[in-house]
Amino acid sequence: MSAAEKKPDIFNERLNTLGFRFTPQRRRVYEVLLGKRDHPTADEVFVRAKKQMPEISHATVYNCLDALVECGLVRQVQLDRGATRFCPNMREHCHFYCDDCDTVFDVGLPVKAQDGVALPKGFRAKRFEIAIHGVCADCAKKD
Amino acid sequence: MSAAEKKPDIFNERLNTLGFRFTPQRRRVYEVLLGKRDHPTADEVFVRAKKQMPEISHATVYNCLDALVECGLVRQVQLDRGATRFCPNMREHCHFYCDDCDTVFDVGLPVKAQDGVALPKGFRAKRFEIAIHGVCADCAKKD
DNA sequence: TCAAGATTTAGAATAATTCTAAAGGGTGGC
DNA sequence: GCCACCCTTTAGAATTATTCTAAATCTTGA
Repeated sequence: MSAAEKKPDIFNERLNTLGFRFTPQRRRVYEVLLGKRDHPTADEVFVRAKKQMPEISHATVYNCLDALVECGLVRQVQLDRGATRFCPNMREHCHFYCDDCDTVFDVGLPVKAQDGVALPKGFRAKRFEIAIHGVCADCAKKD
Repeated sequence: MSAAEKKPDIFNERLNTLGFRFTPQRRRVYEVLLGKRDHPTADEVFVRAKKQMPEISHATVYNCLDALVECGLVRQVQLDRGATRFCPNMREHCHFYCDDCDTVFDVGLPVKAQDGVALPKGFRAKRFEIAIHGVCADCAKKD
């Protein structure tokens, strides 16, 4: 085990509290997401993870992503008909998707998301996902 | 042409203004969505459309759904890793997804969605999609 | 040290969506 | 009304995304 893997950190703690095991694959997948915050798809994570861990398999990447989502280290982002994307920014924010260049931007949320919504009686909300579709500044200039 | 198809209505108008042609397939797909507002997937729409139009093909349903989305008669809803769902309710609202029973509910939005969000300079928003994940009243009772 | 259970692996299987090429159909110009 | 053009539909193949399977490996606690 490397020094980084030995000392308990948020990564390790979160996995443990929910009964998940620490594994090098899960750490690698998490590092990939932290390394380039461009909201990659599972397949893009797979390609990046493979560079430093050539034996890692496709199914493992899905498994790891699911585990990270379940223990609250990563968010799943559903933006269009294409593949699901993943995001390690757990602060409250929403996603801006540029329909022109397919880029995803994190956008802050000054107001608490749930304030605008009146749920029917008895409904319990666990999480809010806000997606904004439009054109980013660069693409708007080009038009 | 049936009487219903002859007289111009919102369906016909919307298609025409964007250069789409009126077709019986497109009408049928729209009727399916209006008929049972349970946020079906493309495949579910296909199955329902087939009942009254057995020759309709899978690709046509995708084509029709895309056309209806483009001319603003239908919304696409992305909720989880599964298939895209479709919704003919164009009033401002958001979607509540029950993680237990996989049902989708339309929820009103008293506050304008964009009020809570500060977009970076130059960004132009076209539409907001708000998804709430949680447990519906019925499932909450069962727990 | 061992057993139990979690995790990884490769590859097959399934699901969702898009593509392709040929046929059909409507519309405007003549 | 006829023709050419272009949009649309069709069946089925192809592609993409995700899940499943069974065997091997690893971790942990008794």
